[in-house]
Amino acid sequence: MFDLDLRSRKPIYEQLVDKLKELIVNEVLKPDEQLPSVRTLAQELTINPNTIQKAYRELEIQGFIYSLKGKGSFVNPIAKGMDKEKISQVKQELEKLILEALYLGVTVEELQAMIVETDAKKGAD
Amino acid sequence: MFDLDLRSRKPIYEQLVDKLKELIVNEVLKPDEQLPSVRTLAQELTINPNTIQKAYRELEIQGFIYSLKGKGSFVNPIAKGMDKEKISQVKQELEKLILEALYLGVTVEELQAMIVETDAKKGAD
DNA sequence: TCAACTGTATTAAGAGTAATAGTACACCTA
DNA sequence: TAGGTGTACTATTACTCTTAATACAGTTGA
Repeated sequence: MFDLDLRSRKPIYEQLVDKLKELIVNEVLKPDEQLPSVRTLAQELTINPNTIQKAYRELEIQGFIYSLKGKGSFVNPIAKGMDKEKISQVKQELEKLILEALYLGVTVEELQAMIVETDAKKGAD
Repeated sequence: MFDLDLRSRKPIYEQLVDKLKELIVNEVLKPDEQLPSVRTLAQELTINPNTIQKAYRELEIQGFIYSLKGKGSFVNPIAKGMDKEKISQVKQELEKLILEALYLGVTVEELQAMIVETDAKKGAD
């Protein structure tokens, strides 16, 4: 479900944060839905509970989830509209990458075609 | 000239490698042109010569430059066509990012507009 | 010839961070 | 009350980047 890359330069907890954000924003995880517990998820992914907790804490700070001691962690219902900063961040990265591609000789048409194709692929979920 | 980000997750030497590749592929650095010496560039950028050397070694391994003991490091003339793997790598990253943007609700039209704008910006060098 | 420049190699130390391990505490619920 | 939850803390391991300090080998030009 999470396909983490343990060898990535991006830390595991950060990969988790991003994945969970995506699931929340796209409402795969519904508002107020309970997330797997720190220990459960750690066992499933065979990583340390502390790493999960670090991700959950980050998500709570950013307002995507809320945690109740003794109960669990849940999707913040307000999180749906929370992706604006993420969008601008992605756009920024995207612009850098587009620029790089253009410098490498990739044409505008080719890039635009990529978008259409990717969009089609997205629908095929 | 190199605008390095010392606080980036990407190591300095790797940033250097990428920058230099770009300069070489786009022939800002001409074939057989001599690169600044390890020590000179280190002084200019106020970083350690070893860091420069690491970048140069990597570039040599990848075939973008060649180094002659006692003489210097030079742009490999064959490096022009060397960017194919880089292109496919960039395309792959691009696709991931596009997909992410689409999931975040960015429209196809918006993305295509970005490309055109970025292309215009590129011309304004 | 030789000083001063090149690249190259090596070792050591410092620093930062991710991840794990282990433990402990507070809270909730059946 | 037992067993689940989140939370907090310390210590340790591991890895990597970066710097530092040398040292050596080759080239070049005065």
